[in-house]
Amino acid sequence: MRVQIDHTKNLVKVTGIQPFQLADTLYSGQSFRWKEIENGGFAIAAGNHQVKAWQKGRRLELDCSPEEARRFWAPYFDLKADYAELQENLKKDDPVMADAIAFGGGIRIMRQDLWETMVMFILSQNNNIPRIQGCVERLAEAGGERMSEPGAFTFVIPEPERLAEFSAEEIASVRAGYRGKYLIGTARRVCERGLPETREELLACPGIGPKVASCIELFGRHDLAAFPIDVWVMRLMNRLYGFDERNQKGMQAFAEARFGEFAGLAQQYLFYYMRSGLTD
DNA sequence: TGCCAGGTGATCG
DNA sequence: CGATCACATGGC
Repeated sequence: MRVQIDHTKNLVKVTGIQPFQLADTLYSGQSFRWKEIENGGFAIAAGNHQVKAWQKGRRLELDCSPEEARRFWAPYFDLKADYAELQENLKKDDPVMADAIAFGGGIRIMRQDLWETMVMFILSQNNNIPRIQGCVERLAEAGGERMSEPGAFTFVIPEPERLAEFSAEEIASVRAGYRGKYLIGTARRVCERGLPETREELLACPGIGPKVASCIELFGRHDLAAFPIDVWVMRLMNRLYGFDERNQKGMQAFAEARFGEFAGLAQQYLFYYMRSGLTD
């Protein structure tokens, strides 16, 4: 089935996208720039783009032009990829994964901007999702450019050049706690050396350790092999696959051996399934 | 009040 | 290396 984009009135209707669940994709913690709006919809911001989106059954409705839907949002939600086929391979001989996909098989890995992903996941460490979202919005308000089109979001996440020059007052207004100095330190490093191109360069940024680096690889460069291990994944690997909770090396090796180049997609299904509480 | 939140960095042995 | 602890902020 091919992705099809039709235009009626002020709405773009995207069909041929299954399996896709907008809500599960957003709730799965890949991006922190979205909010719930009327009629079960979502407002979503990415770079200097924003859209309102509703899912009606197997159809996705967007309040943007067909050009914007085709050029930006369909690729952003990775709608072209055949997730059904990926899922068949992941589920093979793995009943745990089959359950996770039965629960959250509509999740797709969004194609997010590298710099914005770095910022969001530096903020994510030892933090909770509502507060991460609040920090991202305050950061945009403190130093971001105005969005070129008005909407639910007014400001873009600041570029590294701007963030590198944040005053003490500006970074304090973000209320990011000790993560504020990581943001500025990473921005300065990016200004001097360019965006990180390897895992090593990611890990050299202040505030980016193994877990955040993996999230950035997975969500910010769409490297589906990256397998972030956080407290939920450790809990899951312990309960569902029998690993010792501290044996991260073993978990990494297991994920690579079993899920290979799509380990990160497997991680998202497992993470979302575990977070749902269904596994208790 | 005290604990927890999609961890990291510094500092031990 | 592997374990331990501080780190800002806010919600429950």
